[in-house]
Amino acid sequence: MSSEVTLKHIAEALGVSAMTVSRALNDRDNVDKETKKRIRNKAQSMGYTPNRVAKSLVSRKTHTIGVVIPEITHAFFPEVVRGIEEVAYKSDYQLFLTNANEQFEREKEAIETLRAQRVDGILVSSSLTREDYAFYESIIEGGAKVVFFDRCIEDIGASCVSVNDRESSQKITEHLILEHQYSKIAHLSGPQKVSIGRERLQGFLDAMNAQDIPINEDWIVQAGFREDTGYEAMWSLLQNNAGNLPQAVVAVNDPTAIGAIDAIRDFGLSIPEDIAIVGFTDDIRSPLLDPPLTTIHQSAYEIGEEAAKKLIQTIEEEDTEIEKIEVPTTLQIRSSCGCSYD
Amino acid sequence: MSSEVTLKHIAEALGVSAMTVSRALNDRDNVDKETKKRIRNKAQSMGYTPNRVAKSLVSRKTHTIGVVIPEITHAFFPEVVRGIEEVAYKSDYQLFLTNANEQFEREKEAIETLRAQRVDGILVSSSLTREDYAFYESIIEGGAKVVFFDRCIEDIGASCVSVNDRESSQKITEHLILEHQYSKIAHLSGPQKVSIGRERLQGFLDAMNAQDIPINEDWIVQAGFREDTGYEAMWSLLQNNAGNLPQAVVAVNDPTAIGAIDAIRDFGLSIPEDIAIVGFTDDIRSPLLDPPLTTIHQSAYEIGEEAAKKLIQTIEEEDTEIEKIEVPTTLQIRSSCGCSYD
DNA sequence: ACTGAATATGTTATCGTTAACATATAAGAT
DNA sequence: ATCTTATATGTTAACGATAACATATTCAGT
Repeated sequence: MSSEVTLKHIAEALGVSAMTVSRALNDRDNVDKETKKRIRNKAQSMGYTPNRVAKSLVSRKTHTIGVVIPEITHAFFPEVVRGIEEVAYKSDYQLFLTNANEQFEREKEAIETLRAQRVDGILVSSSLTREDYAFYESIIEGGAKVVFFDRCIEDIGASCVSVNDRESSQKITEHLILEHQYSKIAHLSGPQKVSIGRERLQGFLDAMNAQDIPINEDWIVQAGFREDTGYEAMWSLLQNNAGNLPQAVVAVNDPTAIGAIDAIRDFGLSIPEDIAIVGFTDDIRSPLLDPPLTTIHQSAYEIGEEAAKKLIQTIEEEDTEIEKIEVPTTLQIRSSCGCSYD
Repeated sequence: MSSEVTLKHIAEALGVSAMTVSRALNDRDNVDKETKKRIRNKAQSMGYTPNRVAKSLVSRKTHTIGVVIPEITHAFFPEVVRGIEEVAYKSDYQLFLTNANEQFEREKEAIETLRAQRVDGILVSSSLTREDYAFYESIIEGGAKVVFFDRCIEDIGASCVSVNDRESSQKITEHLILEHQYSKIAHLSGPQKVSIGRERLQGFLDAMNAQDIPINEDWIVQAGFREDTGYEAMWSLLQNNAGNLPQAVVAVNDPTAIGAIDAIRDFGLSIPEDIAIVGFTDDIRSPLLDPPLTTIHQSAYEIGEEAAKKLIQTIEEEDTEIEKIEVPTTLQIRSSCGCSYD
């Protein structure tokens, strides 16, 4: 990519100094109107494009934001990215997108690279599953501007945008208890190192406790976030509890629920008659499933918007407060929970 | 983002020159082993991150690729991006992602910005209509490395990666004719300004002509690319041809087909008994539809991979050939065409 | 012991832009 | 006519890394 035309070239062509050209093109006022016009015309005709690399070297700002997502195929993250994109575009920031593919090693590398690129800030939805905050602690300590979204790492000095996972999880669990009188409820939980894994489990427990329902530890199984891990977790739950099956399952997210649905079917049971199930996320496929999946609808776009706004604020203003921003959810009732829906 | 530690800092801390530090960290061989070790340890302990901005200024390479997509919500593009990401990651390139939101003005701006960022190359799926080459011609003329994907602009000196739309469209139409003996076939076409709209219509016509089936102009209706436009187009087709309905419909893409299915149902007809329908794209929802949609499966991931490979090759090697790369499609038979499928 | 090569290090200039300071010219005030 | 002040422009250095060239030091070969 070689635009090649530099300030110097323009300066030489017009017999002025590079500085004057710089001033003219940046529309400073202490440049003669005539000269300014001449310079700008020349710049135009020579096809000048300012070199942001050089500019960044001087200003120590790149006007770029790094985005690290753990996954790009399922609809949620692209939608978040769209929200980020929109806000970034309006504030004239460019986006560096990196997909960590659910591997923390890649996430780390991505962030190293982004820092080497001197992005002004980073938006992360972490794939971290181990107890290893050290990496984030050190980069935040080192002055990096970071805002987490959806999958947050808390109490390490960074803001975070997500839905109120705990409350939403409680809400959907209570729907099962109060509307359908289920009391034997299982939970396919996410990794406990990831905030949404913990929060959603907590919400589930809150609902059970609030309704005085005893909790069966055997029915709380660690599933990942994906379809295949959901299938496996559900399958082992069914196997290990053959004599005492739950009436309903709360899955940590929709892909997990989708996998679980297959497992339940393969086990020879029907949904929601034998086992009801609910998810979380409202995946684009969820209304089309058989039966359509009852889930928590979260506005991915809005999460993206809020995260980008907060990050840009953190970049541009001194001493911005560290916040935990919650984007509201809605309960999306369909029929996998036992409700009728069309 | 301030890593702050520079070569100079390390140099001062150790009483050597910055150049020696640079050499040591880049693992050049003419540096004393002991010194190298000392320098590397120090760099590590001081938390040094090389500044790519400065590096780029010297090398005139940024090791970044700009990606411009017209849309990010539709599952297709995120999947393409994943393919690009994977190849870029392996070759150690970073991605600048921009979403033009189907607006050519934004696409242009995005590209200007990417060039100012001095990306090494750009991957574009254009929202541009055919009439307006000039912009791309001039930047390609100016030495920009560009590879188009999916929505291509041809014959302007850039490579292009896409699916063989025309042939694939013919293939799926012929499936309706040869396997199901339909002869009364309608086409919900895409906008004729967009290459895939034109190509797919052509493929449809090719199939009809090859099998000597007369074409009924009333059954060729312009639909957009979206669900809502698909619904409208199908609805008006049904209304306007109430006395003489087609037996089957070829839709320009899956969202259009999804809209059309609703329209057919709302009109009181059943699928595929009264009217069969096929799509193009293989949307993530298509196997879940009722009935599951027969369509053309295009490997978005592979399109991304090929495009990224070609671009990196164009960047790194002199005089790479300009190619039109076609990624094969497969006919994804389900039951909306009248086949049985489970 | 002396030359030539190899090894290890330092110095200077450069990439393109801009901040900070310096200078020249014109216009206004006394 | 001289001194300010404002306006317009130029010069230098810096951002951080590195290529190109320069200089020490060591060591083998004769």
